[in-house]
Amino acid sequence: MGEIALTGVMAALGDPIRVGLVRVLADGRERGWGELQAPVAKSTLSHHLRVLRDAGLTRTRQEGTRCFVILRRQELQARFPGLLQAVLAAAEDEDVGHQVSVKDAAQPA
Amino acid sequence: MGEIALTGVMAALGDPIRVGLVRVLADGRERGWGELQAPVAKSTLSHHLRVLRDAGLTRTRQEGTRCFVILRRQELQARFPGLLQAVLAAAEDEDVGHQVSVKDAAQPA
DNA sequence: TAGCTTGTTCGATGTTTCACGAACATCGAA
DNA sequence: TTCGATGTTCGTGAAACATCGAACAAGCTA
Repeated sequence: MGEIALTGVMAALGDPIRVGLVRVLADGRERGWGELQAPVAKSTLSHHLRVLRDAGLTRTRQEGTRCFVILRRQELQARFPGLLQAVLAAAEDEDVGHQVSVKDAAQPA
Repeated sequence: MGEIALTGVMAALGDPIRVGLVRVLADGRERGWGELQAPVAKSTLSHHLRVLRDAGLTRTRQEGTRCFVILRRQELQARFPGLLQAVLAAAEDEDVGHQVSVKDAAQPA
């Protein structure tokens, strides 16, 4: 299940919203669906989150009626050394996915 | 014109054939269209080559009726440090784009 | 000039992706 | 049990994508 295919990952990262999602999750913290703020309908957000999960970029945990996502940093790093950093750096630089953010929730500053 | 956008690059690399093309070009050598061997019609190959060019991954040079492609390694490295290596390494590992190759042509060995 | 080679462009087609709203399933709370 | 919150799934439509074959344009070559 640790299947993470290159083209799948690349394709998943080919969409600004998903890159934004990855950026938001880049701090390694687990986030609840509800915290994720993106300019799309919830069904669409669900879709993007599913694409990320299917591509192996994230992992999902369900707790009661709520879901949580987390970036699979370690696995990613193991399989594609340096890729995540490169993507994140470039995304910062171009401000790709800036439209995605986290709702203030236990934001420690 | 040096515009190389992250999502464009990622999307371009989301197709096995194009990854194969990049692998073949990875040695930094310039190649003629005709040398490129891929299991698609020539119009399709033309299309993929255009996508790569538009994404900023390659550069094309025309000489008479013949065309040559070359990977923009340096620019890529400058804009996305480490990304190309990561992708190439993963592609080798998974053997993505193995269906693409170079016809023996002035192959010095 | 005629013909061959090389690559591009042009539909046509089928698949996939992105997006939305609506309906549905679940869980916890009142 | 009834309600509200949270996600998922479904049906749909528009746009993008991958492919192909055919037609076309441009250079060499005979």
